[in-house]
Amino acid sequence: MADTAPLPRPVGGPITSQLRQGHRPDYLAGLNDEQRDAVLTTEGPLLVLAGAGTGKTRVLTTRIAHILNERLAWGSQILAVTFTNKAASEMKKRIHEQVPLLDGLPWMGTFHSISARILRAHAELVDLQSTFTILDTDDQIRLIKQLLDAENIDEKRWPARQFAGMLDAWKNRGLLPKDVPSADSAYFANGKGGKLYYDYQARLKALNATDFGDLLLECIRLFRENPDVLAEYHRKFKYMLVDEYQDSNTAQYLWLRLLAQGKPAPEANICVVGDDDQSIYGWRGAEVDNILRFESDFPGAKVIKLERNYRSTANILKAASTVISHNEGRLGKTLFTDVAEAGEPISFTQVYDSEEEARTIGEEIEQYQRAGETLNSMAILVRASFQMRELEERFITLGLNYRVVGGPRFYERKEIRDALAYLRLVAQPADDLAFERIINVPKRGLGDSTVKMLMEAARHQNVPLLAATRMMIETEELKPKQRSTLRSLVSQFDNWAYSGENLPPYQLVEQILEESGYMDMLTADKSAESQGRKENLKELSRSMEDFETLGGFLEHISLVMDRDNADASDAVTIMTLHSAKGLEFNTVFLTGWEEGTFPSQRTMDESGRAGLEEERRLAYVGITRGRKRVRISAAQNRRIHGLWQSAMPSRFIDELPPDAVTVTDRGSAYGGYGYGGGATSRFNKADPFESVYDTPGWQRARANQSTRKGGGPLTIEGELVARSVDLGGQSSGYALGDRVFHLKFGYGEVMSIEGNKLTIDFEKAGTKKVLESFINKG
DNA sequence: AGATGTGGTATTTTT
DNA sequence: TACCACATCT
Repeated sequence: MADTAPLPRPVGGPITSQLRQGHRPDYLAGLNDEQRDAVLTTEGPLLVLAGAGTGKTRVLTTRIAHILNERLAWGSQILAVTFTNKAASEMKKRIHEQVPLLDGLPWMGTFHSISARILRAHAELVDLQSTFTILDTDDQIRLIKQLLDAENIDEKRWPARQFAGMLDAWKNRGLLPKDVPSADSAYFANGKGGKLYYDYQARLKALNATDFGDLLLECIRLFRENPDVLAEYHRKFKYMLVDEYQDSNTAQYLWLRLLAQGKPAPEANICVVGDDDQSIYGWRGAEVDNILRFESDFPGAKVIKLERNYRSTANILKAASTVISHNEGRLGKTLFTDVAEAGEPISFTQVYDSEEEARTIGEEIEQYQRAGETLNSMAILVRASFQMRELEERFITLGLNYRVVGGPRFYERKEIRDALAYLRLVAQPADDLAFERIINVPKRGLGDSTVKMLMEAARHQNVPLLAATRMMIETEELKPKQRSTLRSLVSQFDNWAYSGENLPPYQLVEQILEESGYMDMLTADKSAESQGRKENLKELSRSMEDFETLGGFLEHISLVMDRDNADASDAVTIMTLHSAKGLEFNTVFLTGWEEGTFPSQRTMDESGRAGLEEERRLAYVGITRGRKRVRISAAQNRRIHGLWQSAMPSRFIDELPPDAVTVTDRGSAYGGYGYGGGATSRFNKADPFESVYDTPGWQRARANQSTRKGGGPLTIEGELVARSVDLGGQSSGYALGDRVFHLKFGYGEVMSIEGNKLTIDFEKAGTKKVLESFINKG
């Protein structure tokens, strides 16, 4: 292959001639010593530990540019792997800016997209056809449901979602069906877990499909079972780069190790970049250990730490560093900045409830806006998406322009998935999952019984559903009405298949949506969303204009679920901490810093100390998103799943350095929280609410708080103690018929009691279920 | 086959 | 509380 042809010697050109004369090429000019070292150390294993805002992406792209400019490799001999598509496209963009002329494009993409590319080239070696489809979670769940049904497993007791989660975890760990630990296998559906995995894989093969996990697993299997294929890639990839290495899971690690084995480990030209302090995907199978043990995996690896931060003020860096220093098992980096000014202190505000939190943030945003800052420069980062709604509602009231990042993704919307199912079926008549999805969308009078019949036929004939349908319409088994409906549907698909070969994809989708009656269905739908759905479908067609073939488009969307949100308007961003990684804003609001919400109770319950440390890394990520200003808030009361819950401020607040933080007073009505700071944490005080609160509401709240079991949650010597506001098994202090008072709902009468939850008939608010800790005797 | 009612369940998310 | 998935009814 062309890739292995001898490389030409560097032949002048402005950059290389500069090098030979001892000048630095332009692209090295703006780098600091460590960054330059990372760029120039091209040979041998290299671990770059890059703290937040230390120019990590710049190092990666410059490194690639350097390899190319020095003619150390052809473009196509470089493999650059990222975790997300966004990171991959960012890298591509920057490379093109730095190196306008490329001899073959480097392989830049996510683990999954690169795996898919490799698998398509050798599909037959792993029992697939090169046209295999990639199932997403939705398809996966439906497939599992069918399997559970076939096994007579009660889906209520053993939800398909749960099994999907187990599958995912197994695949993340690189486990094939035969490798699944018996304990894991035994756990699901009375020991059927392992068998289901086998069945599932068999179904995938029958559908000529893979799921996301398989892209990696099958690739690993391909390499292991076909050393000649692996050797081909060893020859091909001379330099490997991996971004966000701390996010890699075991399967990705195995994949990478196989590819890096072309040379003995101490000589492998593999460069991984990451930050153990920003590892926040442990719950999804990421193994921080991968980065922690890189040096032992690749003996002689050089380690370069990037600690000079170009993003945030000294106060922000100090806060971030102090918080993260509470974690153990770090590789140890400390961010610093050259900027002399400390900048604004971090602010911490305690508010009464989430509504006030939203109101406060809204006011502050408007204030900053009046002072000339753009909305684009501000972001609100939440721990979980349920926290977003109240913010949105407030901003709508204020007429404040906002944008939510994350939410339901474009390609996951129902109408888009329906349209894609049509397209998939045209491209891949064997795609049964797509067939099942659209057979009765729009409604055609083809219900369960008809579909069941078709499925039976397909199973007996051992053909895909669409093929079975072709057979069935020639028989008398179906009712005449269904038969004729199916006959015309099949002929429509024949038409579309023809169009597929003769029309550009974007026209094909328009034709399908018209002729299938999908558009008419939306037109007839009077609900508020239908107009938006139509627009989304138009947007889909528009996004297809860039693709020449249907196959190319489908490959793109199955791997790239991101949408390019090129929203030009000025708007505040609302998003989760997770999706904020890699971004930066002048002003960052961090909301919901309450025990239970952040750190999340569930994470701590499920993963204990490790979970808490991951939450703390999330705090670190959040704080380091801010360039100039970080504003943290905590609400005393928050409604979760319809129940009011009260909470203590997050322990992370206590971990902030007091001299870099100011506590903002929300005025006399609510008072400041009385931030103790340092050693004299409020958690050590007998009554954490001893400061002055003079409203009746606060007095009642305090009365409640101080009567709580154990006087409030505590941390005992490294051991996590549940901080639930739940009173647990403690018997209720109330009896049926008691007259009670609730802060929010006023007076009422106790109707029923279940543990610490009371159902109360309020005089004004009607019947509500509330937590005992929120009411007082009336 | 399709519409309406009910109960169970609620993070983080990329591929 | 609010949604979604299923079950029952028509």
